[in-house]
Amino acid sequence: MRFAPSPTGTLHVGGARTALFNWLVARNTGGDFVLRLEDTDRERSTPESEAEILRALSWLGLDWDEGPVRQSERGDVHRQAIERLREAGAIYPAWESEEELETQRAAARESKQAPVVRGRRDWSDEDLARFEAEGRQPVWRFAVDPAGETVIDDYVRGEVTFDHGSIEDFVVARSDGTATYNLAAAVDDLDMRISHVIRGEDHISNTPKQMMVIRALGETPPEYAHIPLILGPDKKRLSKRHGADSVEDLEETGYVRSAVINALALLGWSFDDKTTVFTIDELVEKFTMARVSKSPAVFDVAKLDKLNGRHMRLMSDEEFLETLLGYLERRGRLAEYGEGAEAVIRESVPAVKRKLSRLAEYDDLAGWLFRPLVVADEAWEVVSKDLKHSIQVIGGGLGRLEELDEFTTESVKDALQDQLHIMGEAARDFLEPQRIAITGQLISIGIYESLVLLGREEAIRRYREMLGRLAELWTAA
RNA sequence: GCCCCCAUCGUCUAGAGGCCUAGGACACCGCCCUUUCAAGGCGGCGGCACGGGUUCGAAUCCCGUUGGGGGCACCA
Repeated sequence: MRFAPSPTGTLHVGGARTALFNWLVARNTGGDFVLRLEDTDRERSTPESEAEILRALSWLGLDWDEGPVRQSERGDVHRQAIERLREAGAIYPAWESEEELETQRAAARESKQAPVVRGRRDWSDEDLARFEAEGRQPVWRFAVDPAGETVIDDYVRGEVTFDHGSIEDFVVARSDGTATYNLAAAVDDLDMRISHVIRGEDHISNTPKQMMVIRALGETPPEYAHIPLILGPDKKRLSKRHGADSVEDLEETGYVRSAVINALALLGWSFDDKTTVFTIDELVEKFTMARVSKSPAVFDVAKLDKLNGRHMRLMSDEEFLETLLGYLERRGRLAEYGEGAEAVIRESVPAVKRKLSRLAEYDDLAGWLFRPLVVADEAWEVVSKDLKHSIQVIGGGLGRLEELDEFTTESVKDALQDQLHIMGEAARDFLEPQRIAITGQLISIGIYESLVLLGREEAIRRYREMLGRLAELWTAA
């Protein structure tokens, strides 16, 4: 099994899914998962991209048994293969200029034929001498037999037949002698003894070319599986424009690795007609290529959100805390929250775990704990709409909290509930202002938990602060 | 233009001739629970692209149409 991305960008959802399928099959069958960077395009490949891909795979926990192997460092192997192909007469030098190739393709298009290029092989000695004098270097093309055909016995698609008439004499070696992708990929798969190639469907038309190369070398091609592509909401192939589609973005947004893997696995694969939540171990155990679908899938972030919540709730408090702290640390939140935040965060875990769907939301739900009271505009609007009522209700709450000896979730709850009944208030009308008084927000973790987390002293201080502001407005009016 | 692939609710999918008046999940809409928002529970809306065959019987097989995707470089 191998995953062979080209380091020309971020690892996006599609690539990650390909890596995952390879990894799952390897782990499930005891095969080796090989990581190979296809960086023969020196223009577009960057070390940053390479590092990003490695980081993303590590974060996902898709560990490799071999590699990372850089294709660019395997020039010797490729050169040797080209030499062997030349000896076997499978490739030939092509001297056509770019304009000549363009003319050939345009002519084919014109006559409704496949736009294939076949180089001339009958140059005269004078021509060759002239090319040499001009310093022209040929590319080497694979001599495709136009009468033949190549059949891929694909794991997910069944038999796919390619007529050689529509496959051009593809370039195998550039004029500077370096290998092109189709040569390098084929030779590397062979040389690294790759048994199964699982890759995106976008590669399927390269496959016959690579099979031809391998066969011309006298060897047998590996097994192939071409998995359907992942599309964006516009049904177009996923690309940068689609927003949070790189694994790194997902991590930043606060998705958890097991949820991302679960969501990825469900794109083009299913176990049965019911199960949608899988742990990574379950996936390793249950995943089979036989159940991979053939049609492309649109990536739906909403589903990831839901799955993410479920996976977080599946974690033990300890595990969740660790994940949360790691996340807040990386995002720089921990430092922002200041001294002692860790202990408060630890205590907030039970209250927060059941409300969170993305780790980034932690700050919305509980971030106010670590900042002075800032009343959001929407919250102020709610509380100032009926000033008299707000003052009564917040004052009522304050009175009860002040006389509490014990400040626990239960005691706070009992006291406020009791007060609520005494005042004959609807729960919502009574509790909403309490929340605003201490958090300044409309949304937060549970009110009772919030009060306890804040601590009696600070909670009461905030109640008074809020009452003060309201009273000021009251007298002004 | 040429080659390849795909086609079940808005989305991801189950379905390998009768088990399908098509099942699940997400989204959406109600209701319940409830301290707001969530989470959870219950219910609803919603689909076999179309046309021909084959068959006693087709979402399932065949052909065509339409639609969608991918590929067609001295990129990978």
